[in-house]
Amino acid sequence: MISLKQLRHNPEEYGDRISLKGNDVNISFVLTLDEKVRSLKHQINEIRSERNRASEAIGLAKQNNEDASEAIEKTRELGHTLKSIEFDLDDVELQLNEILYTIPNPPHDSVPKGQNEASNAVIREWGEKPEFPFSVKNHTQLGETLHLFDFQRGAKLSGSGFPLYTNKGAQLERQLINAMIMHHVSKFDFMEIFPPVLMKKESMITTGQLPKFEEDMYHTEVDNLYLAPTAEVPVTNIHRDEILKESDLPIKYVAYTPCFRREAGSYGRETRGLLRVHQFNKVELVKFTTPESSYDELESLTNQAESILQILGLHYRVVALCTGDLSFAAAKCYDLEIWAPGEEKWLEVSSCSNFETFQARRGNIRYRKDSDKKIDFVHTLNGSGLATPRLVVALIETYQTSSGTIQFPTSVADFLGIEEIK
RNA sequence: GGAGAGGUGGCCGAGCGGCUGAAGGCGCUCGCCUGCUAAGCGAGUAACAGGCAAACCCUGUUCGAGGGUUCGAAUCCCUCCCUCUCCGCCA
Repeated sequence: MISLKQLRHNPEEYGDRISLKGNDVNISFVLTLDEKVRSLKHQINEIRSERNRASEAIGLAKQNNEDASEAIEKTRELGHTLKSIEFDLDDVELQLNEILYTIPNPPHDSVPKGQNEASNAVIREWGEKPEFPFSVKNHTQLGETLHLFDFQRGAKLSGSGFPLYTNKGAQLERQLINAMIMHHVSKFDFMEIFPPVLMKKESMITTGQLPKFEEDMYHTEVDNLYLAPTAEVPVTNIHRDEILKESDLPIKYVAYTPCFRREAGSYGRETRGLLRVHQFNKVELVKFTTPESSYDELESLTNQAESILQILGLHYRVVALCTGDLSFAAAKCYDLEIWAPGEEKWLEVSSCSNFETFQARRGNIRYRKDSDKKIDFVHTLNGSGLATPRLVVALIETYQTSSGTIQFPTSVADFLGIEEIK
């Protein structure tokens, strides 16, 4: 949610910044509604004030056994007027909120400008593309001969896009999740969280999935709950409607959850094997910070996610998303992409974003400053650390051998607790 | 799923139609006092919206949520949500 107050005072600037995301927002209509809301509220305020004074007088008169019927009648009429204005206000406020919840977070100044992913900027690259003296297999071929996944049976259980991990594939998945969590807890002092994944509507609104992206979410009809598409949803909502202490910031959480995405409208794109699935596993990092420190925290968050890739020895690059490629709620975002030699593609395994106050406003997540005791919205950030499916793709493709087995170097084997898969 | 009890400030807890944004206590902040600490004494201690992108101040709203009754609701009525206890079921 953007700040109405700021919008009111810088409408042109705000409109320009929002349009960088490729969204057209009718700012003047929003301001008209805002003006209406404030004028109606003002009227209501005045009438209530009058009614309160009158009611007080009635109370006093009754105590003194005086006749107050005339005042009662007058006050009753005030009540009727009030009801009708309140009715109008509800209507206008609803309209205003409906629009406000669909306005994206404007990008930060440092974000490269552009309309689509072609304008994204590669910030840095780590490692090199591995060379193979034999013809490489891709992850589905490796998975088939080594019995790591069973996509046919996964589809039998749940439909396409629901991978069934088997044998060493299942073990690799589990070890990866555990190793990554332990890394973030012990090396970076993040607190481990194991949250529920069925979410109330309010929780989905906080982080920005609703109301705009309803069709991308799995929803349970009877209980009206949504399956979280990322641990960002439960973990960010931990502090919904709370006032945090500045001295407790930054708050740093790491959580593993399965993630559920309908991926509506993306059929046919990268759907092979593990590249794009409806259910996957992800270890997520979430931070609550002050506004002053959030961009430093974004850099360290990104570095922290990268540290896993360095341990795993995977060739990767850090990409700053351009304004047009940024997600709805983000003000700035770095994607981590790893090289998959069998697929011969860069695969996104992490998005590290600063949402500034956008989610905090929606979820009413605030902090009290040490200096002047004033209350303000926190900045929220999150980043994958990391999502497993594409990570597994790059891992097995990178460490495949000419005989079709997988051999991890010692450092990687130490981290995973698995030396080879054959 | 069935029966009962309950949801009031940061926390505990009183109030059950008007003088209650809310007694009392705990905690916290500031001051006084005091060899030090503790104790004691005094004062202060919600959020949000608008007036008004500021301070003081003023007005309004908020006692789980939403509706209703009433001139007036924390208090009465209805619906829903949540917590606890017991029973049933169950990994």
